[in-house]
Amino acid sequence: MLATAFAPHDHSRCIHSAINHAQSLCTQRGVRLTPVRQRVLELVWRSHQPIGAYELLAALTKEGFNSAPPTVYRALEFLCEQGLLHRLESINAYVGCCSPDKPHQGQFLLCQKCHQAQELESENINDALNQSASAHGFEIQRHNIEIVGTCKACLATPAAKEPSA
Amino acid sequence: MLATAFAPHDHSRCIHSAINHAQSLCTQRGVRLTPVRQRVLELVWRSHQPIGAYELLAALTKEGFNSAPPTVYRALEFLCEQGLLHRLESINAYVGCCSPDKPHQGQFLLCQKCHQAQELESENINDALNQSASAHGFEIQRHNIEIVGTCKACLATPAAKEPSA
DNA sequence: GGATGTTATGTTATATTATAACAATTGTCA
DNA sequence: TGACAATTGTTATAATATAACATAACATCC
Repeated sequence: MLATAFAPHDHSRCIHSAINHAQSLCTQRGVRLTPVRQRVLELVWRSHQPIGAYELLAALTKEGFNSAPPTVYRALEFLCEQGLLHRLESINAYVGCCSPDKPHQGQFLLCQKCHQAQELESENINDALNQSASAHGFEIQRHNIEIVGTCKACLATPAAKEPSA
Repeated sequence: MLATAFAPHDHSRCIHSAINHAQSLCTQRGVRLTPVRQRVLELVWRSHQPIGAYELLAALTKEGFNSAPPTVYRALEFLCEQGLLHRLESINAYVGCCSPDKPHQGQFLLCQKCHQAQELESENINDALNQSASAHGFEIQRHNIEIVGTCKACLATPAAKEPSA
């Protein structure tokens, strides 16, 4: 996955790649990507804008899926456990993971203008975190990095801009 | 403020220092540290464990302050705006800021055992974030870094441990 | 001091986000 | 096919947060 969230791109490829990836990973791991789980994954991948649980719930309802909050939260929990999604803590929303096969922690750029999220996988950030933690004798289990600001595309177009995908 | 959250220390000094600091900053800035605001600040500073809005609300009620959710949320909003508190997004809780006079963003070590939070001010982390952001043409406005794991003191004592302050 | 605008707080109601608890169904596999 | 495990359905409610409007406190100008 390239760093494309903030740039125009053929988003259908993101979706297909994510679903294919998820299917093969789940098969490998012997876990079930059930219809509701797959549909939630597809809905999250509809765009690079993180989406909330209740927005997903509304979409599922519209499609005739049974839908009550636990349905969605269970699917989200499963998908996060499998590393297929990340949860953005500061906005209570979920976004597709760009490289679900390598275990890693969330690092995100969040554009407050187009509301899209770009995942980072920066070794420099990891190194800096590890260094700070070990200086305090602290053992890291996971981390959540959310960087809020304005993306390149939105900086270039001062007027209101629609998300590119 | 030293990196003392995870180590035994005279916590009353943390509290006094925080309140004194807050009073002088508010005076300097021409904003009002009203009784409810100051009391919320003191309550947050009772320990290095981040505290939630409804727990603060219960404490205020017990003390005879008028208390409804907006009371607490307004005080928290004011204190965060003034840089006197930080909000920990992943746990919906608040913790006192260690250096409210220098504007900065939150970087935290969160111990999942003693539930205390240690604020970091790592130039390395800042540099790594800035570097990643600028590589994407992204302009940072704020960030939230939450590193979850086990602190030195809890690593040293495998049995359940009470917070040191 | 009193009129006036501004800031802060009180109060009620409700929106938003998330989970508990238990029942029913589906999948797995001996 | 029976028995167990995993998943989903369903109802209710917990936990977190804000909207909206009323009242009170403070500031300041005349």
